[in-house]
Amino acid sequence: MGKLKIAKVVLPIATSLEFDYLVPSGFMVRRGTRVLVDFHGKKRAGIVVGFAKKSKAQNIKTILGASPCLNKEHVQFAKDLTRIYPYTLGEFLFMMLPPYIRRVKRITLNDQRFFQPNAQGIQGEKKAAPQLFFIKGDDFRTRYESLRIRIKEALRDGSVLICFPQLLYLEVAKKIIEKDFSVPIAVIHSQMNPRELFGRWGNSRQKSLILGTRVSLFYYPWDLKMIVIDEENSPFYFQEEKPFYHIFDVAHLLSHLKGTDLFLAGDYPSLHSYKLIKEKKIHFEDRGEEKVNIQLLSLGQRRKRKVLPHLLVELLRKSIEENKRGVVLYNRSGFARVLACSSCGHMLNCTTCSGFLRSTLKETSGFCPYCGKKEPIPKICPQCNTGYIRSFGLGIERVEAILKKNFPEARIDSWEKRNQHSQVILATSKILSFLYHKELFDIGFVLDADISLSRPDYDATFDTFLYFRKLTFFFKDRLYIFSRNSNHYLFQYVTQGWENFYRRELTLRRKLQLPPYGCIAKITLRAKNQNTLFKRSEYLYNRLKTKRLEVYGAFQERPFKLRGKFRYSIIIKSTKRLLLRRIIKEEIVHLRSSNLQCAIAIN
DNA sequence: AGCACGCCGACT
DNA sequence: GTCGGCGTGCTC
Repeated sequence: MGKLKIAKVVLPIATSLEFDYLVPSGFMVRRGTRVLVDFHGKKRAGIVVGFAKKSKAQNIKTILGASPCLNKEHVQFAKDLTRIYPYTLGEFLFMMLPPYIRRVKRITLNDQRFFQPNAQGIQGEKKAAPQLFFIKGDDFRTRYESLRIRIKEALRDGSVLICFPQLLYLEVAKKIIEKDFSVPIAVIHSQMNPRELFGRWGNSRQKSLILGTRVSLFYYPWDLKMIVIDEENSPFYFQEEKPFYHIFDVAHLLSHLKGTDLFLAGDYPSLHSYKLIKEKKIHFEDRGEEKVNIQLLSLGQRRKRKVLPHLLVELLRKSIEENKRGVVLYNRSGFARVLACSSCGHMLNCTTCSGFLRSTLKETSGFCPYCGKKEPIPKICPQCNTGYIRSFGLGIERVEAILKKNFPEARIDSWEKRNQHSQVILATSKILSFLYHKELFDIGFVLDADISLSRPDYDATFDTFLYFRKLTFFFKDRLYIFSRNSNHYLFQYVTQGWENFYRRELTLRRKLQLPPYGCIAKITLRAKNQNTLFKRSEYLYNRLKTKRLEVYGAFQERPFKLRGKFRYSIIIKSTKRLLLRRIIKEEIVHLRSSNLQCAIAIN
């Protein structure tokens, strides 16, 4: 081995520059080693990403300390990520370190416990082409039945990583899995305290079964043999805030880098995955049962006086008489949608968002549905000083109150207060976070179908299909869907075999060149100052326009103001996903400014 | 990312 | 006249 004197070091900052530092003799420094350096007169932690014999920089400083933590494969993984996302090598490498050791002081340098050997494959040796699978099953238990043997096999000579979209699922899944394996199970997510996360990261550096949320992919151990993404269609797998990424891209890169198989699993595939299944790029295993117990109830035009459909009340009466357990679904929190002056019509606003305040029964203050902030409700209108403030519109609590009036004898509870004796339960769509709990009820009633369908978004129909189908897993007898919109094509398909709908949706999307065929990106800029925001949005729009892309915007986001910041979005459409990603990567650099932030979604 | 430097507007 | 916002450049 030739003696290399200079190490190329990256830091978690928005520059693609690699900084040169002298390696003192006696220091164990390789690619992926965490080093302590003097940067800009301050001690900072950096990661070594390469070596050089000489440097162009004039005043090279010396590495002050070194400790093992990542290997050269992690560096390669981060490099792969920088090719598709607008962040730097340093930023990605630091995502692979638990926050506890991202800072200088925390750990004694030269701790050998976290040494990651470079993966077995000898340079130049071809790794087996990784296989892609989709396991379709109604619940995690069913899917796990299919995965268990493969997990066991993979654990014989390495580690397995299973990702879940939500925190709530992790403990449920752990209970199902843990008795089957003797290796330590590490549960990893970003909500736990840094000390604990650091401990679990340290204990899962090899020969482990890791259960985690999307962040756990970045903490993969060197001997990783298998990756599983459960509930693959979940929107929680998108991260739009910096650093934005989609778990499928990250898992796909990692599986190719390591030559490990990637298993997607879920009750229904995403449209992207379905397209790949049809193209035979994903091995498909169907363990779904597909008994669809949905019934559409068509409502006529809105009657002035009735808030809840007469038919709902009748069906509930029957359900209560037969002592069945019913769930009424309406996806609007609180009691009333708006608080307004009965005299001048002025509506109470959140002080930091452009949304209207909602009220609750429990509290005298109102709350903002966007930021959650509580605000006092004045008795008299602050605008005209004469009218009283009253609540208008329907929230889930008002639905509950109305039903209680209709059925004074029945046990009616909110989702949070439900118990064994509840005959009618009121829930919002957050019921879907309980899919893994396998809690069963008899009958469901969906009141918010039209709200869900009317979202101005090309995904609205598909999302609503999934919403209905996922809801059916909660009900033994039937799911009733109320709609004034029963001519919508979704309702022809929602009771049929799932593939009919998927095929129809794919045909439509191919025609319109929408995802998964075309690619759509949305960049949302936000800033406190409306003027600078507008200027910058315009600037970005014009820059994108010159790239021969379909660019739309800038639109005001809803809500326009969120937590004190105004928001504009720009939508970009292109048939070439890679080109679009590259352009976004280039353009985001130009936006660099301390008073402007951006969120990105690419589909 | 920080931090310094340098440019313009709106104030005691 | 200067205080202070923010665009720009640099960090081995």
